[in-house]
Amino acid sequence: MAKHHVHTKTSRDPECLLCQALDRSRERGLRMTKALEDVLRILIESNKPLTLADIAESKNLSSQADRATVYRLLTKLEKLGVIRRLGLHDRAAYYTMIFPGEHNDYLVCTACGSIDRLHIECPVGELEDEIAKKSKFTQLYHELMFFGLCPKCA
Amino acid sequence: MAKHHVHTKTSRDPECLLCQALDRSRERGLRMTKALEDVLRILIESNKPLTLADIAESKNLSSQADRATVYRLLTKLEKLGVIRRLGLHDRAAYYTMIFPGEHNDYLVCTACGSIDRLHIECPVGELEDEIAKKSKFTQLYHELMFFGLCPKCA
DNA sequence: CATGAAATGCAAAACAATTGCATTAGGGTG
DNA sequence: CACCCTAATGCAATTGTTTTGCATTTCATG
Repeated sequence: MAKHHVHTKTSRDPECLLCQALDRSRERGLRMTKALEDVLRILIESNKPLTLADIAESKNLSSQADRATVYRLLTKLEKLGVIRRLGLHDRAAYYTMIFPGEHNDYLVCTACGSIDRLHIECPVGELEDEIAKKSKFTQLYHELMFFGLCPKCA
Repeated sequence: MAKHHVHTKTSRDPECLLCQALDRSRERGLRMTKALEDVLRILIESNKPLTLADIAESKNLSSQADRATVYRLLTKLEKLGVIRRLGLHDRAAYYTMIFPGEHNDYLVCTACGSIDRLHIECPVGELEDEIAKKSKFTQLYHELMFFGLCPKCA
């Protein structure tokens, strides 16, 4: 997704992840702004969860967006279910796209902080249903994180 | 563990979790101080992970320990592998005892922040071995967290 | 019980998240 | 296309924790 078609209200490629995300955002009441497009694009292009600082300082912001703006967008997008906020190992919150039907687990180095998405079959799905029933919790989801020392840091 | 025997260098009950934790701490070079005993006792008696603030402001501190002191103790204990720091859903870090041979998963309400330990058979153990091999990570462990809305907040 | 290292308390600094407010800019309407 | 209302934005200030510096106290050991 290096070079990319223009995203206006009327220009939509159903195959384009950014278009999908923009549509989902608009359906839920967000306006189509430059900053929104930037934030979504950055999250889509990233192969790992990003912090607020990562995004606000990204070179991929077409026009520099203020931290507060990015913060408010991330907050809204999370509430709307477009992105997810993860609590990892350090103090900062990490954000990642929710791609419909996709679930991700992560491998984090506790020394250098590197984050990798794991491409595994997550065995927690059934358990989740069971827990939902027992606990009466709704809107249940889970995070599975593996922590350890990566080869470089060992 | 309401009332409790005195914990000195020479008074040890092998059944007592606090004694065990103190021993583990001493073996790893920590001095036996009032604050250390307090922090360990509070963590042992808690049935859920606690924040720095929870501990520093706990009524169970025999003598008020400074935040910085508690912070440094928690940091050391984590490095020494006596306690574990969890990244949950809000900004603060949560700490919990590591009881040898025990593994815990958590159920967190994203609205009110309540945290419950889950007493389930965690299906991730085998997966962990597999990931350790593939990734070459060492000292691997995992956190499995379920998030959702509790019945009160739904 | 003297001594050196570790631990502590207090205050300040560092950091990331969050909010208030005045201004700007989508986007729906006439 | 001009207009209006409201959402979005930028900037600055606030909050809520975590983290560090330093002088003092306390532990553990010989």
